Order: sequence, then structure tokens, then C-alpha cells
Amino acid sequence: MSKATIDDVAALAGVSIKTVSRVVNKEPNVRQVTREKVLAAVAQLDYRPNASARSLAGNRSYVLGLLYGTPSANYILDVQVGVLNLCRPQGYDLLIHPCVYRDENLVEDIVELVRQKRIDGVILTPPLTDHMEVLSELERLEVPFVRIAPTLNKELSPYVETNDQEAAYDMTGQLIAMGHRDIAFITGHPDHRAVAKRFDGYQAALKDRGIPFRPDLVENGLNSFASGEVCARRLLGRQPRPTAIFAANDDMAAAVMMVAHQQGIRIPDELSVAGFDDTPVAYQLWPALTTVRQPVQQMARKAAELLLKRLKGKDVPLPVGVLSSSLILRDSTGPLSGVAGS
Amino acid sequence: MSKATIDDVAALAGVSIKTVSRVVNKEPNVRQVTREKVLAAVAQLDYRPNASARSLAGNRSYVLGLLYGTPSANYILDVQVGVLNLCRPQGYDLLIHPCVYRDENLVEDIVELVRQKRIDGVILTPPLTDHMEVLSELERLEVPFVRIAPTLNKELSPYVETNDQEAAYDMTGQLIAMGHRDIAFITGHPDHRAVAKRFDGYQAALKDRGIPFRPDLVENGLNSFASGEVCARRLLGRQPRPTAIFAANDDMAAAVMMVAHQQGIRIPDELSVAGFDDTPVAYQLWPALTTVRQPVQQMARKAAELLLKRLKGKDVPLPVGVLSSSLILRDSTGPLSGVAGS
DNA sequence: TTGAAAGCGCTAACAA
DNA sequence: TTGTTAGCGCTTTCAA
Repeated sequence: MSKATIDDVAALAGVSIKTVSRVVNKEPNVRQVTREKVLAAVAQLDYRPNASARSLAGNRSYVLGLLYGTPSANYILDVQVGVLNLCRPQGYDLLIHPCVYRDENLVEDIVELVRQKRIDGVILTPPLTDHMEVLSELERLEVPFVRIAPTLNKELSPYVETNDQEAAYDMTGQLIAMGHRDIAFITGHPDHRAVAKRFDGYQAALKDRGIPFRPDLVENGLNSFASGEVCARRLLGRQPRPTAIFAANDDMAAAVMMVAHQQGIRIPDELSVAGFDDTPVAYQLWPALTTVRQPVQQMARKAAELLLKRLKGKDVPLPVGVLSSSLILRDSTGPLSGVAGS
Repeated sequence: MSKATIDDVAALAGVSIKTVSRVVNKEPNVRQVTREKVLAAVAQLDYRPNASARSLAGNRSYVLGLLYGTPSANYILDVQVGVLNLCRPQGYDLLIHPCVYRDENLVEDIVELVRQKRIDGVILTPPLTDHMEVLSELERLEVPFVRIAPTLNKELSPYVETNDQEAAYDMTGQLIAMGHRDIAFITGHPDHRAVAKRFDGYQAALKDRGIPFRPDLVENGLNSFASGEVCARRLLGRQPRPTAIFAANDDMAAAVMMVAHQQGIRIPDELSVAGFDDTPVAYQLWPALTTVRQPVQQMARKAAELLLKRLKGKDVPLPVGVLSSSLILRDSTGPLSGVAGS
């Protein structure tokens, strides 16, 4: 009973294998009685279609590939969950494929994956979303793909994005509204262009509020805690010292908080700190970190949805999903003590 | 050129397809000249064996399945990386399969995955490692599996484990050596038996050092930050107040630190805090958290290694891997101020 | 609405 | 050391 094939089912149900195939694949044009007969046989034999045979004959695998560089664990896991939640109920599984962005075998690895496993579709996360070589290779392979938060060549594929820039703009606006004028910014990793938009939002907010931009209050981080620490030390040495620091991600913001603690700078009384991403770290810090939450799971789910739609031929011309990030105001930001608000 | 088959290669190389198959699968008994001819043809045609055909004919898929409940993102990602590092170079890919431990479809889902995708082997992480129903189903399906940190029925499969209990023992010993006597413990989620061993280590250390066990200094957490917060408030209300709190994981330890901060209790002067896992949170907290680091990636790698060995028939009788955790002493623990060390 | 027959591209006996 | 011949279990024309 452990390995019934389509022939067994057909024999038991007294129909041809083609009919079994129709029923199993939920195709139309099968009489209700026939369908029921087949389903009964399927149940009785505990029949499971063999994915390999199906894949070989049908030239598709019911497997999606998830390609990612090495962003944070939480981000990736959220993406995985979001994608799986949508695609598993539809019979698709997920093959994961972490990549090293600067690896010379990057493209070759991907080609191998797609061609060998007959991957039906690919989902890309930053910074791979903007790796032109990868993108053109995927096009050459004619495998449909969808991108989460791409920044370049958006016409190349369906994609999902958030309003990062706007969120950074709003966060900066909040700080300004609290009375801050000397607001520093720690940028993200240069490979990670999505993160660059956050800096744009910061600059735009300053400009719109007529706050002079101080280049000495910008430090370039690499998304890591360690890089944030270096930036924080520099920024806290500037004169006049910034009264708020906005980091392009939570890890770097956490580093700012640590440096501030070490230097006896009180948060938020003497220094407000804001991050971006709302990682678990954010609420485990003390004081809890003000940050921006991206709906990562939903983005991934939406991306999977767009991809599956493509696979099923519903060829909507370049569908695009836009989801909103939200400000999470916690305790690490506040009005300057002894400073009047604006 | 995009879809050469084994026949094309055979034709171009002037050999039979069986010979091509031999070369591609690195089988012995092929003359060097022949091998080179074939490899040249493979390169020229950019031939990639079709995984589905291979799987169908050979009755195996070159895909491993990773089953996990919902432990932390970092843990899972480390496991994924560790497994992939070992299995990708050997031609195996990884299908991920997050499970809901208490879901009634749990077993059915797994059966479907294994049978449909013809998964060659399965890797289990806690708490699924101890889910008897899942285990016996896997046995019935006759799919080889390996477990990471199982606590029950260890004879059922190869497995990899660490010396959790010993590490907890050592950590407790450290606290005692620093002069602490009233050491509290926050236990982990009851489904997660691996975490229970940490409590055993704590108790053993107290006993061996002749420190009376105070049941009022034990609180039952659920591995989450929120549960840790509740436990911390209770523990810090006990009389006499504990001078150290050892939590079964970092998230709960982080909660202890937050509550201490809120109550104005200085760390480590008035309270030492220790965690377990060395998650990124640990060093982003202030003061940085003393904790225990498990070599998760290496464990996963080892697990994959044991599994692949099994698949290749080298049937070592129940191989077992044991790796060591290490204490990471940071700033959240220290001698009591004004209290003489032991 | 149903079925018959022909592969999909490979591996696995078995021969030679 | 190499080749021949069957399938693996499905999907897909194309007929009926």
C-alpha cells in the first residue's frame, strides 16, 4: 500500500490512467460519478502522485527557488514563511538557495539549480534583486522570476516593494517634531541599494523642514552591529553633538545605544535613537527601540502570489505590489530634555 | 544549446548514453580517453542532467528535507547554512518544511512531502526530534533520518548533540564561584525537551556545591521574551532577592535585563544575568550578555554528514556526533559588589 | 467525456 | 570497458 501508482488507481477505479490524471489535477470534463470513483480509489490506495514522474512528463517541478544573499536571519525567515504560506497550499514547495553576492560562481550555481531541478520560478531578495548578471541569466533561462524590493530595472519583472523612503521621511519628521535639529544618519551597506532609499528619505525630510544638512552627521555603515559601533563613536564625537541618530537598520541602532550607554549618555533624554526593520532586538533593548516595521511576510507572500499567477499563465503585464511600512515609536526617542519642541 | 540531453552528448562524443551516465555520475570503469571525450561533449553542449528524469529512473531525488518547528530564526538559519554547506557540494539540495508542532495535519504533511518529492533523507530539529508520531511515520516510510539534539529514543536514528547539561552546570558553577548563592533559574518551553537538560545542569551544580535548592527561585518560561518578563518580575519580588538569574535562553535573559533596568537594579553589580544560545541579541544588549554558545552550524553540518553517509550505504551502526558548547562570559555577570567571593 | 499510445531523460540490469 | 534494452510514473497529443 505504500507505493500505489496511477495504474493501480486506474485499475481499481475501472478507468484509464488519463482519467485518473484528470481527477488528480482537478481538470474539468470529468463526470461527477467518475470523479468520485477515482477519488475513492485514490483514498483506498493512499495514492500520491510521484513528483519526479510528473515533473519529467510535464516539464515542470512544482518547486520554487528562493535566492538570497546574506541579509539578517529574521528577514530571510520571514520571507521563507511568507512564501511557503502561499505556495504550499497550491502544491508548490520551496528550495532555498543562499548565495554569496560576490562569489564568482554565483551565476553558475544559479543556472545549475534552475536547470537541474527544473525550478518553475524564482524569488529574489535584496541585494540579489539588483544583480544584473543574475537577472539576465534568469531571463536567458526563461524562468519566471519575481523580486522583493528591487531598486534597479524594475521593468524586468513583477516585484513587491514598500515605501521605505517615505517611512524614513516620516521617522525623520518625527524626530524634527520632537525638537531635534542635529539629526545624524548611519547609512547601510552599499551593495544593498534598497537601504539607500532610507537615506534619501532622511535628506528629503530635512530639506522640506528647512533644516540644514550637516554632512559631518552622516556615517557610512555596513548594516552590521560592529560597523554601527564605529559610526556611533565618530558621530558622538562631533561638535555640536547630534541629539538624535537615525540608523538605516536596527543592528546599527543597537550599536549606537550601546556606545551611548558606555559613554553615559542618557537615552532618550540626551540622545534619541531610531532604527529600521523592527527586528526582535528592537524591543529587547533598553530602552526599547523606535523603528520602522516592514511587512516582510506579507511582501513575500505577495511576491509568491505574483509569481504563481505568472506560472499559471495569467499574464498580467508586470504586476506590482506595494505594501506600507509603519513607524513603531518606542522609548528610545523623545523630546530633548530642557529643549523646547518646535 | 539550452537543453541538451544525454542522447545529444552521447552522439557528439560517439559513445553510448550509458557511458555518458557513467562519466556524469563519476562511476569507475571508464577509460580516461573516453571520459575526456565525454566531458568535452558535456562542456560543449552545456549539458545538465535533468534531475526529474534522474530521480524517476533512479528512485531518488538528491533532495533532503529539513523539518523544523518554530524555534528562533537564528537557530534555523544556522541549521540551514550548516546543512547546505555540506550537502550542496555533494549534489544535494534542501527542501525546507516548517511545521506547526501541535498541528493535526503535521504527520500527513510530512508524509506528503516525503512521498511526493521522493525526499532522500530528513533532518529533524527540536522539538520535532521528540515527536514520536512523526518518528514512527518516517520509519514506516523507510526514509533515513537524522536528528539534531534529540532527547528521547536516541536509538531510533543517528543524531548530533551537545553537552547542554554540562554547559549549564559550568555556567551555574561560574556564578557560584563569583559568590552567588541565591541563583534563580527560568526554565524553557515544556515541548522543548532539549532545553530541559539545561535545568538539570543547574540543579546538579547547586547540589555538588552544597547550595540549597530554593524552589521559589525557579520560574517556568516559554522561551519567549514576553514569558521571560513575567518570570523576571516574579523572581525579583522574592525574598531574599536572587543575586543572579540564569535563563534557559537568551530571549528570556534579555527580558530579565529589561525588567532589572526598569526597576533600577544595576547589572552586574546587584544582579548577574546569564542566558543560553548566544543569539545576536546577546552582544547587542547592554551590558553584553553572558551566555552559552552552541555550535549550531557545525551540528547541522555533522548531521547532514551522518545522513549522507547513510544514504550512500556506509551503514555505520547509529553514528552519533557530540559537539561542545562553550561559555561566553560577557559583562552581565560578575561578583556581587560588597560580597566576598567564595 | 473518456482512452490509447507515445514519450519525457535518465538509471539499471544484463550482455557483449 | 562499453553498449543494449527496458522501464521509472506520469502528461500529452490525438482519437474515439
